[in-house]
Amino acid sequence: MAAERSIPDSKRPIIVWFRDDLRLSDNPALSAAANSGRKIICIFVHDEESEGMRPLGGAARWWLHGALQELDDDLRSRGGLLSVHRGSAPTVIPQLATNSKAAAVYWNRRYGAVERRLDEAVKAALKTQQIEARSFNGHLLYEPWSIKTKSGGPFRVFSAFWRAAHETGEPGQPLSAPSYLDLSRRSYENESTAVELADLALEPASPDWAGGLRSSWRRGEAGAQAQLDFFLEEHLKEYADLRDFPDRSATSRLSPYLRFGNISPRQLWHAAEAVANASATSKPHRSLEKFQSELGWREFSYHLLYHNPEIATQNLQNKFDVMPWRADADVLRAWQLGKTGYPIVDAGMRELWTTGWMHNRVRMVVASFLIKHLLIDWRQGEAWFWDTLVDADPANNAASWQWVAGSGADAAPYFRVFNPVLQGEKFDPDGRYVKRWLPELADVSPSAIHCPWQLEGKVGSYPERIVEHNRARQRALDAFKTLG
DNA sequence: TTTTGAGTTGTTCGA
DNA sequence: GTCGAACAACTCAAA
Repeated sequence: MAAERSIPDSKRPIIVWFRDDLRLSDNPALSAAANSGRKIICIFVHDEESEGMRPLGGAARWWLHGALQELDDDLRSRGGLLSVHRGSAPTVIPQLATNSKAAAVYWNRRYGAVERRLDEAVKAALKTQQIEARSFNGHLLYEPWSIKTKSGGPFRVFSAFWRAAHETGEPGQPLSAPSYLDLSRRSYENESTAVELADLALEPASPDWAGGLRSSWRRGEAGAQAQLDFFLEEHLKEYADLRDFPDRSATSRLSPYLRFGNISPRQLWHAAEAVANASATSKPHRSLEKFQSELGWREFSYHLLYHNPEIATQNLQNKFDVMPWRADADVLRAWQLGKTGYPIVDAGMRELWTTGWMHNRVRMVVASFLIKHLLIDWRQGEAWFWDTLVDADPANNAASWQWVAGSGADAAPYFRVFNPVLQGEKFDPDGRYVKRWLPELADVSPSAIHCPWQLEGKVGSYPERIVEHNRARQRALDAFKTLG
């Protein structure tokens, strides 16, 4: 106490604790700190120690490294730096706050159960030291608890949720990056928890499997803005019509930026609206609505996560607990490696492995294939995506896998079994997407590209089908029927 | 409390 | 080739 009072209160700094909000613009915690007129200490805590924390997957760790590096660069260009720490947040944060004589700690909220519990613990610890703790919403358009049914409960149907969300009003305008930041230069290297970013070993060393990721992505806030500008300029207009075709890059490709908060949903919402409203035709408005409803699905996933903390491991519909899943490591491995013998599935899995990302339409096809054709537990798919996706998100990933399995909210009906040949023919008609990822099929004609087993003889090294569609489909229907 | 309309993304079969 | 029905009822959300 005495130490804290030995300097004038107005000289005490504010700590901004960065988490899934690795950006300077539309960052409410940072803006509030800037408006306070106090010196700002920017920190990041890599916490894999706290009870229940799910370790990030490999691709997400790779993204995190780049995003932290970029944030540090941005802060240094404004005279500060990012102080990086390792340890349990409820230990690290209060200790750092005390040692730096901070008046307050600000952060933007997280919504997973473990994260919320940690943040509560940090808040409680700070309170006992009379240090202010304030949290903000920088991650979502609507707070998950603010959207309620007429009877006060959470929603379990998307369209009703999204209608109700709209009725609470338009999402708020994004904040500009603070024009002036009085940043601390201290790196707190004398703290036992302080580390260099490299010490976190977030990037792979040997083997270095991240080459494909590096050539696919520019991590961080500037990369996010560039990708947003490109998307709005080139693809928003046709988004509704072309987003389902994986060989057109007509999706936004903003998911990893959203995951780590290199950009915020408010920024996307309003930037898209501005571009659509500036356009003369009405076509963009259909696309605008479609794009905004995709942000709506992200909101809905967080709504589900908030109200169902175990969404990544527990069936939302518990009748699925008795589902007769098959445990077949070889078949799972074939799916993971893109060796199922179905080109659209294998192309997707190899795009994922190479770039850390997969087109949305293809995600549905490969997920349906794992769950229904192979009858493998959706959690196995969720875990693989968690490890390999740069956008692996605690809400979206789990909610989407449950949606495909049928065990989730507003889920796909049991009889919806994607036919990988039809899906390929419909959404990749000339096979350009498939050929990009499966060079062994380069010479196959468009008419056979999605069913190469019909060709005379074996096609190079391309594998045989691991299941036959009609048989697998019937097996899935029978299995799902047992759930009653 | 009961009723009613609705529910992201599909496939197959038979006319 | 195209079109509508069947696929199974169930749960949700609001009136």
